Amino acid sequence: MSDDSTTGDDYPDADRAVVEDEPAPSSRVPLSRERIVAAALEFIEANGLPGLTMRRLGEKLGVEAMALYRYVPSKEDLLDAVVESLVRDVRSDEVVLDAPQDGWQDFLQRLAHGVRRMALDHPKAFPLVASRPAEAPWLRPPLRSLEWVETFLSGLLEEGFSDEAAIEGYRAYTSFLLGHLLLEVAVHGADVGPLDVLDDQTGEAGVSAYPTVARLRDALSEDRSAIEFEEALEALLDRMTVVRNEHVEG
Amino acid sequence: MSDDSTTGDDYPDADRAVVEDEPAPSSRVPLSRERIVAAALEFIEANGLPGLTMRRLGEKLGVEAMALYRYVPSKEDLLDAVVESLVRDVRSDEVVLDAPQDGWQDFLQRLAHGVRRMALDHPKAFPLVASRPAEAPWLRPPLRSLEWVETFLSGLLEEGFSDEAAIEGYRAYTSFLLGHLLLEVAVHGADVGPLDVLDDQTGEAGVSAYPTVARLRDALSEDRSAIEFEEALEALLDRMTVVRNEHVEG
DNA sequence: GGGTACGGCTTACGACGTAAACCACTACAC
DNA sequence: GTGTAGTGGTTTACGTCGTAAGCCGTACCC
Repeated sequence: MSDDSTTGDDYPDADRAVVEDEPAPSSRVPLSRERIVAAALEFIEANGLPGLTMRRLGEKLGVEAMALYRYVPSKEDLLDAVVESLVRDVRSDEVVLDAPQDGWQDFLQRLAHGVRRMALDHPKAFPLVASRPAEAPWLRPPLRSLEWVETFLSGLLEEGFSDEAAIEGYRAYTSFLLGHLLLEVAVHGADVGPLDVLDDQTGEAGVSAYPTVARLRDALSEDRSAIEFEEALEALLDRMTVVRNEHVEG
Repeated sequence: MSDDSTTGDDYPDADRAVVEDEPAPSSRVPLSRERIVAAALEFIEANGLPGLTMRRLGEKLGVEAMALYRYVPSKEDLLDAVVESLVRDVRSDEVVLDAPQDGWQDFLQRLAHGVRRMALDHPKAFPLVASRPAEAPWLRPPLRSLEWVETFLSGLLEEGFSDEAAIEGYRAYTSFLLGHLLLEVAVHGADVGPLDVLDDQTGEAGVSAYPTVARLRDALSEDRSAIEFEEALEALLDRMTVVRNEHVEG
C-alpha cells in the first residue's frame, strides 16, 4: 500500500544525487555501467523494486533516462546486473570463502551465512535475486555463476558424495536458502502492521479474532530468526551427511 | 527469451474463447468476477505472468478491457483473487482436509502434497502465489487466509506444541514449501535448454566446460523431484517432532 | 411514458520501456 | 586551421500499460 505505480510520486527521494561528493564541478563523475548498477541497487533498497524506473534512475544520476542505454542494453539486463553484483559480493566475501576451509559442512555453513547477510542487507532486492532467471540465480545463465554451481557440486563430489547425493544436496541446500530467506526478508522488510486491518467488510475486530496469530507477531524478532536459521541449517547439513553416507554404503 | 513485453504479440493464443461452449448465442455468458479470475489464471498458465494484461484478458473474454473493472477494482486485486482461488482449491481438496485426520504429521503431510499439486498444476502462477503479499500467501491480508494460519497454529498448539515450537514449526514448514516448490516449479516450468548457450562472448564450449552441471540436468526428472520432496518433508516433520518434545520437557 | 440501474464501450491521461535521430564536444588526421 | 570520427548525452516519438471519466444501449419498475 506504499507504491501504486499509478500516482508515481509517492516514493521518498529520487532527486539530488548527481554530484554531491565531487569537489571539482568540471567532471560530473562520468556515467558507467557499475555506477548505474550500484545506483539501481541503492534505488531498489530505498524505494522498492516496483519504484525503479529508467527515468527515475536517470534522475537519481542527474541524467536523462536514455543516457543509461549507452551502458545497459535494457532494463532486464540491468536487473540481471544488479543480481550479479549481489551474488558476486557474497562470493568475494572473505568470511565466506577465503577463510581456511574445514570440510564441506563448514563451507556450506559459511556460504549460507554469507547469502543470509546479503539477503538481510538488501531485503528489497533479494526477492529479485531469488526469482531472477526463474530459478536459483546461482544456477542459470545469463549469470556467469555456472562455475559457481560447478564449484559447489564438484566440491561435494570430492568430499565423497555420489552423483545423486550431490544433486540432492545441492537442491535441498538451495531450496532451503531460498525459502527461509525469502520468508525472513519478507517478514522484516515489509511493514508488519496490516495484521489488524482485515475487516473492510465484516466489521469484525481483526486482531482479537485471531489471538494465535497475534502472538506470532511478537515472536518474529530478528534474534529468533537467526536462531531458527542456525538450527534449520544444522539440521539440513546433518541430513546431507546421512544421505551422503547412505549412498556411500549402498 | 519468450516474452519481451516490448514486442507484445509473441504469445500463443489469447484470442477466441468468448462463447465457445454456449449453444444459445443470445446471452454471451455474462461476465462475472469468477469468470474473470478463472480466465486470468488460464491466461497466466498459457502465456506467462508478464503476458497478462487487462486488454489481452478482455480480448480473451470477448470484451473491452474496461469492462473488467466493473467486477474487479484493479489488476492488483485481480492477481490477489487469482492467488486466493488457488489457495482455496488446495484448502478444499478432499484429499488434503476431508480425509480422516491422523495427527498433525499426517495433516501437514497431506497439506504439503496438496500445495505441491497446486504448484505443479500451475507452475506459471505459483511464483505469484509465493510472493504475493511479500510473505507467504497463507499468512497475510488481504487474503482471507488468516484463519488458515490460525487453524494451522492452534492445531499445533493442541497437539502439545509450545508457543515457540509452534511458531518455529510454522515458519520452517512454510519456508520449506516455499523454497522447494519454487525451485521445482522453476526447473520444470521454464525451458531447461539454455544451459548450453552461455558463450556469447568467449566462444567457449558451454556445456563441456561444466561437466558436473551437465550431469545435473539429467537428474532433474520429475520422479526424483517427488522423491526428494518426500524425503525432505519427512525430515522436516521429524525435526518438528524433536523440537516439540524438547520444548515439552525443557 | 419516464426513471434508473446495470453492463459494456469509447475516449483520454499519465506513466512506462526504448528506437531513432540529433546535438555537443573531444581527439586526432591532414 | 578544416575535416572526420568517435563519445556521451538529450530530444522526440512510438507503442503499451493501468485506469479515470463519461457515454450509451438494454431491461426493469413506477
